[in-house]
Amino acid sequence: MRHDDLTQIRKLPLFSKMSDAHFASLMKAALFQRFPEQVILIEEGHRPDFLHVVVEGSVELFARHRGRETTIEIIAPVMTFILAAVAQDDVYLKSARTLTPARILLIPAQAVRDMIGRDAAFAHAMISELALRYRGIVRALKNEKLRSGSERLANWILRTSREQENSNTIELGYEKRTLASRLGMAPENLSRALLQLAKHGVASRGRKIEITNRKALTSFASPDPLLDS
Amino acid sequence: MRHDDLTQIRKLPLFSKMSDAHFASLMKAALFQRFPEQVILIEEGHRPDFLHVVVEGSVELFARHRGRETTIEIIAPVMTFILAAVAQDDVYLKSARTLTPARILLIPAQAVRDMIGRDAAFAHAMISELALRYRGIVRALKNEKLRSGSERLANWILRTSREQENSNTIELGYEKRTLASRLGMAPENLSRALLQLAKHGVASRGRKIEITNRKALTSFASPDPLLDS
DNA sequence: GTGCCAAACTGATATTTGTCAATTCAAATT
DNA sequence: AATTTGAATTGACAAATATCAGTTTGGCAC
Repeated sequence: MRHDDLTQIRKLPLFSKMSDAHFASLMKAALFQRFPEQVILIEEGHRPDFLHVVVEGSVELFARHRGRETTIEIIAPVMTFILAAVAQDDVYLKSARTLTPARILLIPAQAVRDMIGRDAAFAHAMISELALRYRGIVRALKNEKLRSGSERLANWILRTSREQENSNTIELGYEKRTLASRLGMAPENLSRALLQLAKHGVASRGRKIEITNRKALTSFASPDPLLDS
Repeated sequence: MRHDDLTQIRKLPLFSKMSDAHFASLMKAALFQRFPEQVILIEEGHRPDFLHVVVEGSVELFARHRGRETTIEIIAPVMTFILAAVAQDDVYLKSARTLTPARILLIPAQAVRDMIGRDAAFAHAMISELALRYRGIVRALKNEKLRSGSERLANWILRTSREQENSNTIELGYEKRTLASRLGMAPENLSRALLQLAKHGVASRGRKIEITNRKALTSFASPDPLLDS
């Protein structure tokens, strides 16, 4: 693990306020691992052993039920995941797999729970992080229930562009089918939705999606801070 | 406010572990109010003033977007709501209205946030509560993305029955349209879904829903602890 | 470059879900 | 008991989404 990685992890809201000694103790207990792409990191229904921190690469959180599968979210560096299961010491509700080769820090779940009792600043950061995540999922649920597939796609494009300094070109870091699942639609319908968005300022070639008319796209998408992050 | 109400609130996981003095201080700052039915308690986009605790009656949490409206959850006594917005001191993502006449305790948001720093047991209870709620919404999202409308209805019937000591008769405490919105479907489709479930051990007359063949219903519903609470 | 393979796209069709209109029903009031 | 009123239901239809099959495309190995 590089020194630079450690600095970035330390800067995460979850860890930034705790004492140096406590942070060092967590890191000492942690494992740092590399994984190839398409490796299952977590299986829903299992008990949590580690809090995961993606340092490099991307991770898909998904769930299965009766042969169907859906993507819940896609985790980009540097970010923790499955915090709630660790906090509650209860089974995972989501599975996780790497979408790309990834470097991941594994902090023993028990160490995290112990730290809640030892470091008040960490406990407060946990509250803040869980509340933030809760609100993220509420937005995702509203997005799912209140918008059509093409609307979700349009807003996803705008948000992703924003996350990349408002670049008009988005390079998809994974397969389109994964995006389709994330957006709650069949891969075929993602194709058609992209075709439909051509009328609203979006061009798509291969893994590149380009915003050609941001005003038109925004008008079609109706972004809303209460639905989009 | 009755003494009995106070006892019940004190027993909530969120408040049960904190010191008597701190609990008393929260309650002293709180207001207790009665509301008629169909009163808007909270509007999405506003800043949180109070943590709400439903003591009697039921409250619908819903959200709007571009003329559409959907129910997120229905809160029954005794339960808190909009905890995450209070914790983060950020705008509500949901609106709330009473479905029945209700008695509600209003705890000033600032007092709740202050208490996090003063009472470690309360801070820990907040972590636990937020993690639990987070997992609840993840289940709701999975339920929405992985099941059809009738499947959601079938599982809702089973879960509600379980919450009422496995009674085979469920008395709906609110309008069917509210249930339809909660289940993410049009009221007309709820009617049709109920008709369809007649083939799977469900009878429905007015506001009563009866399970006539639990085995058949369970087989159709495929309940799953990773999707249903 | 050529060939190969999986992913993506396209068209046809089925299924699910939503919408609109008309009717029935049920609860509440008089 | 009759009346009233809004909710619920039903039927017809429209729109959205899923599924299946066949075709094209883009990236990768050789």
